[in-house]
Order: sequence, then C-alpha cells, then structure tokens
Amino acid sequence: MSETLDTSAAEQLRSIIDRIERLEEEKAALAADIKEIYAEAKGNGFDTKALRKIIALRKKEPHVREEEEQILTLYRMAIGV
Amino acid sequence: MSETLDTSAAEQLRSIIDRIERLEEEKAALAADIKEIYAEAKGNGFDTKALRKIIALRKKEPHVREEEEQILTLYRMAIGV
Amino acid sequence: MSETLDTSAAEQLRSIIDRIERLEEEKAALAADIKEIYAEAKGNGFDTKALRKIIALRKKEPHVREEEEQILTLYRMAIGV
Amino acid sequence: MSETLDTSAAEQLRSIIDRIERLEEEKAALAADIKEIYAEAKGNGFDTKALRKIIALRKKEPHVREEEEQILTLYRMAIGV
DNA sequence: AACGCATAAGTAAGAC
DNA sequence: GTCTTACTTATGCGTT
Repeated sequence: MSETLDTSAAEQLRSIIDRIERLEEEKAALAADIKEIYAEAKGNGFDTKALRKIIALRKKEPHVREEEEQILTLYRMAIGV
Repeated sequence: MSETLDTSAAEQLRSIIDRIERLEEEKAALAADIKEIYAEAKGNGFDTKALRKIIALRKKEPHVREEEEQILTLYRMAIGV
Repeated sequence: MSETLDTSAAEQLRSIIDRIERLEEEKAALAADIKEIYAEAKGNGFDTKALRKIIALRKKEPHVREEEEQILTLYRMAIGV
Repeated sequence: MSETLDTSAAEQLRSIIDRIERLEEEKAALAADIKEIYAEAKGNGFDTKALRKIIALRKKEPHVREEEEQILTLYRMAIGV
C-alpha cells in the first residue's frame, strides 16, 4: 500500500464522509423524535416496552408472525411455560 | 497527565488485563458450547429462534412475564394485531 | 389492571404507533442510503471499517478525542502493544 | 405442522433447554466477574474505556492490527483528523 | 460472496 | 453518584 492517498482519492474520501455525516445527522434527528414520542407516551401511562413489541410485531408479515407464534406456543406447551 | 505509567501501575495494568483475558477466554468457550447445542438442536429439526425465545421467557420471573404478556395482549387487542 | 383499553386510550395508542412507524420508516430509508454510500465506497476501493472509524472519530470533540488517544497510548506503551 | 410435540420431542426439547440454561448461567457468572475487575480497576484510577480498547487490540493478530491502523492513519492524514 | 440475522460491545441516559 | 437499563453500533455466523 502507498503511504498517502493521491489528491483525487482524498477528495473522494472527503465527499463520502460528508455525505454519510449529513445522513447520519438526519437519522439522529429522527431517532430523537422517536425517543420523544416514547417519552410522551410513557408520560401518558403507556408501557414503552410493550409499545416497542407492538411495533416489532407489526413489522413482520402476518403469516410469518403467525407461523412464529405457532411454533413458540408449541414449545411453550411442551415444556409448560 | 504524566507521559508514562510508573512500574507499579504498569504491573497492575498487566495483571488486570491478564485476569480479564483469562475470563474472556472461558466466556468465549461457553459461548461456543452454547452455539453448538443450538446447531445440534437445529439439526434435529428444532427452530432455534423459538428456542431462544423460550430461554428468554424462562429467565423472567413468572409474575413479571405474566404481567408483560397481559399488557401486550391488551395493546394487541386494542389495535387488532 | 382493566382487561381492555377504553376507546380514547385505544385511539391514543394507534396515534402513537402511527407516528413512530412513520418516523421509523424515514429512519430506515436514511439507514439504507448510508449503507449504499458505504457499498459504493467499498466498490471504489475504500475500506469501510476504516471509514466508520473516521466517522466515529469526527463525532468526538477534538480535546476529548485527544485525551482518549493519549490515555490509550499510555497504556499501550506500558504493556507494549 | 402438528399441534403438539410428541413425548420424545418434548423430552429432547427439555434437555436442550436445560443444557443451554446451565451454560448461560456459567457465562453470566463469568461476565459478572469481568465486570467486577473493571470496577476494581476503575477504583484504582484506571480508565475502563481505554482498558477495553487494549483488550480488543490484543485480540487481533498483530499483522491484522497493524494493517488496520495503517489504513486508518492514511485516511486520517488525507482528511486531517 | 453477499445478505440479513444475531450476538456482543460500547455508549448514553435515566432511576434510585 | 452509581448503577442499571436501553439504544446504537460493530462484528461475526449462518444462509442463500
């Protein structure tokens, strides 16, 4: 490997970093918004852990979710939990 | 801050690192054993994802688990998922 | 705990979930964009692991980063790594 | 899929879960021991964040670590961080 | 070999 | 202030 990046590569590198940082910033802003909603929900008496589970459940395709729940139920019954 | 650690501190540092590394090694060995059991279970037709959920469920205190499931069910019914 | 959520609470719940899901969607879109930039960078011969480290370094306040690096160097010299 | 596990499968399932739980317990005990060493080190004035970095560095093969550090340095110089 | 999944680690925040 | 809990990132693993 060479010891330094040539000018073109250095410019490319800067560009990549800039673009990523810009997007990361927007992503962080959204994460903050989401966090705020959870905080507000908690303030209104909702259980955030359950809220997160609901969100996760709704992300799955219905038939996938049902299949998974069926298997889990099967195992739970088998060992009595 | 000084620029180097004195001999005593350096020795202490080595000792700390050694002890942690030794324990990390044992921990990694156990993780490998666990992984092997999952692989074997999968080979026998078990669903590892469901297995992991079962293990997680059993980690919780029964009344805590029941409480959580009750809330989740409440929310699921309210929004129909 | 009551067995069902009253209408008002159910509506609130739906609203919370909707808002979070909308934001999560935007967040996922940004994450996908970021991933794409990394993939493109990789295609142009950049090392993505190093890129991520650079991004992480730049997130820190300069004096914090320097302080951390100084301590790390101190420890590295003490144990010779 | 059948609605219940036959007796043999249920026994197998119990055995799998038992074995995993036993190993998980030992693993958790080791994790607790490790945490304790970090706490003790912190009490003696060591920086745990740096300690963790040292441990991570030592996990890598020397030539891999050197290669990674070389690339990172290259990028850092190119963008001046 | 790339892709997503899953674990683990590290970091940051909140509760006691 | 500490100590846990949760969120984020990173790395490794298995799958396709």
